Amino acid sequence: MNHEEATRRILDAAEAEFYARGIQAVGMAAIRQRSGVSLKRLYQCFPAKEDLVLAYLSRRDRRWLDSLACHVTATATTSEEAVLAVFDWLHDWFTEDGFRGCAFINSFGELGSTSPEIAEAGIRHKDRLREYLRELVTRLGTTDADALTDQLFSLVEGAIVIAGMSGRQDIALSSRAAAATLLDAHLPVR
Amino acid sequence: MNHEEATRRILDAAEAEFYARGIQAVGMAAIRQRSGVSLKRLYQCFPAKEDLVLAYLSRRDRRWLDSLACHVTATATTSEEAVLAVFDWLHDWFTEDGFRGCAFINSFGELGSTSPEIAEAGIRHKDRLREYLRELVTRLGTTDADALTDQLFSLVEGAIVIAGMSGRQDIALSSRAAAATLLDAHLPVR
DNA sequence: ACCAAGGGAGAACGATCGTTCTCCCTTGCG
DNA sequence: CGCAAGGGAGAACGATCGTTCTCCCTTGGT
Repeated sequence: MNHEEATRRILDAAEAEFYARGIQAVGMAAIRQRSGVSLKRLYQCFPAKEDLVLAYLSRRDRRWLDSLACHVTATATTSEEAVLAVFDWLHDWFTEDGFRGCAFINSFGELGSTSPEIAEAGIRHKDRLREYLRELVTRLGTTDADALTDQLFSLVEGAIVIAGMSGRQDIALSSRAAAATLLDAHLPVR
Repeated sequence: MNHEEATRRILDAAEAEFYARGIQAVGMAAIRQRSGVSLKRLYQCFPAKEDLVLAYLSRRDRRWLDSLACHVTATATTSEEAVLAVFDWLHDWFTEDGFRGCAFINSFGELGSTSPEIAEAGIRHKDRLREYLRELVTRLGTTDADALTDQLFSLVEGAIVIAGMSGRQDIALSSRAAAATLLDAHLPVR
């Protein structure tokens, strides 16, 4: 097993364990066991646990946003549909097995006050999500793109939190309906 | 110092420390130091750390919702204003010194997967908040109160998360504007 | 066959933390 | 004044965990 594959297996194990049980609840021994990579190699790939956590968050950030963007471009034909497709994707996510809320919100709550770098990773993820929403809103051609972006952003984050804590998957549909209403209000002449 | 005052001082110290730094980052020694209550008395009042955490969350739940409800009844004269006043109160909260997001979301992210009772406390808090919103919506006299409630609930939670992570206090105003749009859509004939 | 290099398994170390225990002092009552 | 009860300060204990170290085995080159 070469360095690259060891890194991949460690990250896979870290993502599964950290996301399911929380970062502080998972010891390096658990990651060693699940990944099948020895402790020595583990520390060669990631000199400290925090490095592993940051790599886990970084990879998840990229994959999560890619998955969202892929779904939107694959299913939406108009710019309004693109915005609404975000909420359909959220609903799919909420119904996945093992869904436990947003990894970044959870990490932020757990370690944001202890580790500035983990806090930063969470903020960066949310910034990138907002930026993506902003892009979708721009295509609508409204005059107040920033205002609408923040309103949609708020609906998205709210749905994620509510689904994550209360398990209410249907909140994606309620938020989608709210988004549709906001779109109607911001695009009166269609 | 009697038992009652010791309990209050412990809870005050716990709330300040847990909210500011996270639960796992705060040791019992820090709470002892800040409260001025000896370790022995501390364990007489709360036999285990988890008991203290649950008491902290319970008191905060009550106070937080009371503060919100007080502000709403004190400032709103119509039922529409009452709904919008929720977001004004959020804005006040976001601008407070030491604001660090929702204590329940943070605790849930930190210990929700480890302690079912802490997870439950977070869920209960969010349920109570939704129930309060539902009450405000009911007074509007709309036909689809549950749908509107969930839409507002999503906006509220989203604002809390965004303000908590990114420090964007203005998100309360964006969410308020979104709420106003939703109210208009659900109450077309005024 | 021999040796050096590196990797695996897990023990060891040091720090932290929740919880309990020890020791001493105060205090209120006879 | 004597003493029992209780409380304060903090040491002690046991568990956990991140990180390092030790020991042994494999392996590839000569």
